[in-house]
Amino acid sequence: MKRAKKKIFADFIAQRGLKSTKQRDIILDSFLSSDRHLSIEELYLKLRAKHSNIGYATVYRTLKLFAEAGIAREMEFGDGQTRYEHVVEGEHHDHLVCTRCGSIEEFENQTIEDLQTQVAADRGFLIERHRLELYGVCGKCRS
Amino acid sequence: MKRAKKKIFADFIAQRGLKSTKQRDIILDSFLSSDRHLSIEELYLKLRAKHSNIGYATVYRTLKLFAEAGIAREMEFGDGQTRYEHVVEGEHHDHLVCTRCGSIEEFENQTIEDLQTQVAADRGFLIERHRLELYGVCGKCRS
DNA sequence: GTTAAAGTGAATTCCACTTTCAATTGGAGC
DNA sequence: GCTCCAATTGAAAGTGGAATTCACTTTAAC
Ligand SMILES: [Mn+2]
Ligand SMILES: [Mn+2]
Ligand SMILES: [Zn+2]
Ligand SMILES: [Zn+2]
Repeated sequence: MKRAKKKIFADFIAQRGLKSTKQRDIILDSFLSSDRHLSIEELYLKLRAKHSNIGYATVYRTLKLFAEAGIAREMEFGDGQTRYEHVVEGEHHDHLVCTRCGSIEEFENQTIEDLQTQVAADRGFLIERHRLELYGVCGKCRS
Repeated sequence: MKRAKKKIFADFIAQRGLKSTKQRDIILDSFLSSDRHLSIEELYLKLRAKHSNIGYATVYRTLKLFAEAGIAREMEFGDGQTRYEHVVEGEHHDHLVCTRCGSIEEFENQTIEDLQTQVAADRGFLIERHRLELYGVCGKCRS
């Protein structure tokens, strides 16, 4: 899986005439072995621990590249920080965000997805993407 | 309805020991007779046309007050601008956002709402609020 | 090895608010 | 009215995350 993502990014780099650099390798490796829903700043700080020579701008630009390559997706959960999550080929999910501890859970519900399409279709609206986030208190924080 | 909102705000102002000012009156009037989902900048520019003496900071602060008073709600649809929509007592709706013309339609679907509660409950998660936005092409832009 | 193009990162700029502060104003109490 | 003072205003400065600049470095194709 990490291998597959690396292959996708390598192909993307090649196909776009971009270059393979050690910074990109390091950032990709770190991203792939990190928690989901990481902010630029978080990944940057995580990298700084081992590689003091990687700049914020490079992390920023590289994450954008990951998104363009289709291995990452930009997200924003209302805290003013852009987050990047891992993309799993052909998989979609929405989020449950805990307003107490900040944890983010994922869920899938095909019935909801279908109803969205239905609602849109009734108005002649064609959905390209959507965003469904449930904010509240997670099980852990409730007990 | 405009009258009712004005009453709510007047009461809010009184109850909080704030003052009634002509700027607030003008801004409220303009907000109530404006399109839904207006950004601070948009309302500010609209006001400038007739009242060159109203500052951006005042519009900004007054909209925050409207939100606190419960007659407006803050929204953000991914364009980096905070928008304020009119609140209708006891009513909830979600949004269809056109990525071509920027228009914003509203919809309600109780089945989706119920399913959200269901999904959350299954994980011991208690929903406080949610956000459902469908992005795509509106009927007008498709034809 | 040469070289042109791409990449890097510290520093700077952008931008959408958000706060500060000196001057002004609303309105309660006389 | 008139006074007094807390609330309000708005120009300007500040904030923070994102985006860009620019003077080098690296890469990778000859
Ligand atoms: Mn996710
Ligand atoms: Mn709305
Ligand atoms: Zn929690
Ligand atoms: Zn449209």
